[in-house]
Amino acid sequence: MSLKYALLGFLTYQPQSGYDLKQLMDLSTSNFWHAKQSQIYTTLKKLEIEEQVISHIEPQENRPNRRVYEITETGETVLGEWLAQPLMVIEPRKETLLLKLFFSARLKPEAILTTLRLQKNLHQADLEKYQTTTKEVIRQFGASADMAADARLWETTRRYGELYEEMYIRWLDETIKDMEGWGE
Amino acid sequence: MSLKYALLGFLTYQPQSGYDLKQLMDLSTSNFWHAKQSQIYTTLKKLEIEEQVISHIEPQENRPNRRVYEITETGETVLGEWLAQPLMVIEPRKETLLLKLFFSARLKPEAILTTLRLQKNLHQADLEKYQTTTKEVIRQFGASADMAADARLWETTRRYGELYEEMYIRWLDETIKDMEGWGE
DNA sequence: TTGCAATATATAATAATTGATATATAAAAC
DNA sequence: GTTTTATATATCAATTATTATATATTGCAA
Repeated sequence: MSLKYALLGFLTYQPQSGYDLKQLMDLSTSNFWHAKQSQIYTTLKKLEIEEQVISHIEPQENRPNRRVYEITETGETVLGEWLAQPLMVIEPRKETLLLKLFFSARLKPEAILTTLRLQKNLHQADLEKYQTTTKEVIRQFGASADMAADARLWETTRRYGELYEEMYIRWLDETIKDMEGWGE
Repeated sequence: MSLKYALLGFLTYQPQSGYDLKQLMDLSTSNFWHAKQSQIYTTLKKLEIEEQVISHIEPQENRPNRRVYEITETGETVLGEWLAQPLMVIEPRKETLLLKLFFSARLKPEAILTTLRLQKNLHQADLEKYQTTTKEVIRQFGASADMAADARLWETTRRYGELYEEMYIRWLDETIKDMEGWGE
């Protein structure tokens, strides 16, 4: 849906292959946008048909050749229009954990608590990643002058990840505490 | 993906049509799980082929006939297995707003601020809904003894919505305040 | 010296989801 | 009184996304 804009966005920095784009997404936007390798490849193909990117083959030895994409002027326009258009809706979320919880009345509280405690560990690890690794990566990018404006925006998205994980852990703590009293 | 379990879950309460299920989802799980009418109908058909639900036609006057689905024993088993299985991963999120923000370095801060302020209004309305309407609906369901256990779990998912919106508004406030200083 | 994980590229098949469309009535708004 | 909105049902085409598979090399460990 918005993956095409993400790809166009990344290609404004420099021409890249599908493989490169996958690595870059995992490193930078995975907090709020992700895609599988296969989806990236098929979306790039579609973008080329729409003339928003063009590709050329870069021969490699001992590896499959790289198909490197770069953004066209049409692509820049399309991306610019998307960016300029204000977002007027809230994205609906999907949270499998909450769905499971919603229908878990038949389960023993202990079974639910096991999942919640496990989830807390996962979210704590994620929180730490945003506070250390991610923060440092953005700091380094922002050090070069031509990336400073971007890095400032990237930091706001990192901060979102941090606040989100803090919120999630708080909710888990509340729910665990609450549920521990349900046996009585 | 998990929609089939949501449908099975709702059908444990009582037999229902695709239309009923859509209404019920919008009212209860839309905070963390949603689906379009068309997806609900096609998923129900698939569930019937897999013999996890069975349907019969209820004739109506002046309206298309209702196709009412009920859960089978197979369906109950499948649902039970899914519920019992602890969730070991964190769901990747997708947030178009953050994606746009990430690539917005070329935009004027004022353009970004317009979107952020607009989003704040939307999230505030959502927050209020969780604190009033949703809370009241769950309270009423929980009043009947046989729904008390369910209502307790539903309340935890409502609370998630509340904390989520509070977090989102906080992040928006922080980001807006930060960005208002960028012009200088 | 075999076996497995990681690097690097990509396609095909399948599943999930959305968007557009269709029918028909009742009620409310203009 | 005519248009629009809401109720009530559902199908089909199109898009988006995931899973499985394919090729080929490098490097490390058993």
